[in-house]
Amino acid sequence: MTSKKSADRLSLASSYRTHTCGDLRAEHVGTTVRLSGWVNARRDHGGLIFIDVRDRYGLTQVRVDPATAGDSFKIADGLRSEFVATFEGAVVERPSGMRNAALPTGAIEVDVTKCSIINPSQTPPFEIDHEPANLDEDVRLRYRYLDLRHERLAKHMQMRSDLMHFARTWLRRQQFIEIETPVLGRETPEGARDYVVPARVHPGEFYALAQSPQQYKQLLMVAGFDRYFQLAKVFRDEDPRADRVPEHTQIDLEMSFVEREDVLKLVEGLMTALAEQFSSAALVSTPFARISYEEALSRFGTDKPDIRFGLELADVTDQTRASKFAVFAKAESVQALAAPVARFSRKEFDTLVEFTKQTGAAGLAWLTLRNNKFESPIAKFFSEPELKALATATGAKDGDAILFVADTRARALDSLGRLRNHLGEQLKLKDPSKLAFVWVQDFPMFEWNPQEKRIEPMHHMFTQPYAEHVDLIAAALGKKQTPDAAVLATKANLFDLVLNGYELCSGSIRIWQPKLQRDVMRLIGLEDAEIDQKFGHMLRAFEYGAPPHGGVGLGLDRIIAVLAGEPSIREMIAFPMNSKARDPMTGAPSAISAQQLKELHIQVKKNI
RNA sequence: GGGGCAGUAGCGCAGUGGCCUAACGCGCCUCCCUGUCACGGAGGAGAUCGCGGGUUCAAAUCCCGUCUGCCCCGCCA
Repeated sequence: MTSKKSADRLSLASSYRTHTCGDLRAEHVGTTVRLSGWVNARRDHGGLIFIDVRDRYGLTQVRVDPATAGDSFKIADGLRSEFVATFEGAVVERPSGMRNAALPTGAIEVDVTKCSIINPSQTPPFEIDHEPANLDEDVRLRYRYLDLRHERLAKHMQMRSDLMHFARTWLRRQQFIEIETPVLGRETPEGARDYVVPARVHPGEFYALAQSPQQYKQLLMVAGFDRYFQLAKVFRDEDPRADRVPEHTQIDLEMSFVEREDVLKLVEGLMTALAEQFSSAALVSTPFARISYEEALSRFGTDKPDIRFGLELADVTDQTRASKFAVFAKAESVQALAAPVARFSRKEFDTLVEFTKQTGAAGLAWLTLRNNKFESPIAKFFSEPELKALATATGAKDGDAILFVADTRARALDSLGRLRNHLGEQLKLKDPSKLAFVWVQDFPMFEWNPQEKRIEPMHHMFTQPYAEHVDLIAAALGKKQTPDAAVLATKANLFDLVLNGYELCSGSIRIWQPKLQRDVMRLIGLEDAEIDQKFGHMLRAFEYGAPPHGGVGLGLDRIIAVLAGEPSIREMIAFPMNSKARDPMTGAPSAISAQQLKELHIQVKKNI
């Protein structure tokens, strides 16, 4: 340490290396250096060997010439892919014409005088120097420590680290305090299935892994930490998907003395900063677009719309009500969208029909418009003015096809919304150079669960209903659980942030009034005894001066994936589980010993 | 819980009743090569065709079962 300044950032030099594999430039020519790293590639020319040495920082070509390397030439001859080795020698300028512009270190090479093998390597199960296409994910996960050597994944890990650091710094600058909350908590009666952990010291009792820091962060508001955040691991025991894993990370935050606008502004600030810092794609609009839940459903058929492209839905129930086509005339709702696919073959339309059926709808009808002529298996059911009216309603232009789904309104919208997404993909309408943020708000407070025949909170039961709807809740108390239109009309002060069709963030203004909180719990069917037992701590806390508060949880893995343009969040996680919630590398989950089971007071029964 | 698809050499894949003694690319091994950087050239090794059973003169191929994985629906406040 030669100066105070250098103490801030210690050198990476050690007895193994004077420089990293990304350090050396033309200015180092003439110095003697030592590099250690992995053999990325070895090109043997018989009398001359080139080796690319790799570490996290880059790639440097070393040159092993028997004239300068002496006895070390033999050692270099025995090097193979992924051996860990040390090379010593002089940095020399490469002959003109032999420079590699693609490599930051490409102007120089190291003329090796001495090399040694630190640790040999088995032949890796897949190539490391370039990433093979279509590698089976299970193979990758089994050798994740090798997969992570691939440049793409290594970059993702760096980006993740940078983004987490950036978010922390940004939030701390806005006066947020980072507080950790327990991972081991109590089971939650609402929401996702809990991951359960037996409590050894309390026979027959269990912890649940946190699904969210929700309750703790609200209690932190009561405690007076008016701006809290945490990069929190959360756990949900539901079947995984490409964009869903059993454990993920949230940027969790909560604010006191705020209204919705304050929270939106804060999140917009953070997301804009992250997008500018970590993506080259352009924001479609600042401030972010905002639409209501109802508008999102009716225009896009989903509450997480990708607004980078059109193909908006139109309700044509009125236009088809009187038609001779019984399927349309009888349906509760007919939804349609116009897409530039009139040129599609019968087979291509059949594929769309098949796709639609898989979404749960009865079917898909289509109508092409070419040279001012309508063509379709169903065209005969409509008069010319009726056809024109359909074109007007859907905004269909020449060269478009109008696609119809007739069903219940909810199913027709959902089905056509998925088809819209599918077409957006197929027609390459999803511009990867755009970041289209949109806030979806005015969600219903409750929804009807037809399976369990009960009212459930749409988001969670701590969400504040709009003030003008509070009376609806009080009025519904004590009544039998029915799909009561009035209660279901209650709107919640809830907002989701959607980016390019992915829900990145969900938040709300919370209930801080103990009576209202208890009423909401009662309304969704919880008995007072259960409320006191499971949520007594929240209600009690609210009685000690709870400030008005609200916040959000942002899906960190998803944010990074979208900004990096990766479709699967597993690409952004160092050691993810596979799609069956297993880790093929460690074998988790696994059976435990009889001794462990005994300590935990647990008996495992097979084939229950 | 349900549906679809897949499993053939270390990796990616072809082969859908007999010309299969299982092809091809990458990787691997041996030899040659002093300016390569996806080095090149010559030669070579490597596969109980996921597993079990059945049909057949004959099975990678057909049937039944089973295991594993991927995608989707349900589920995911």
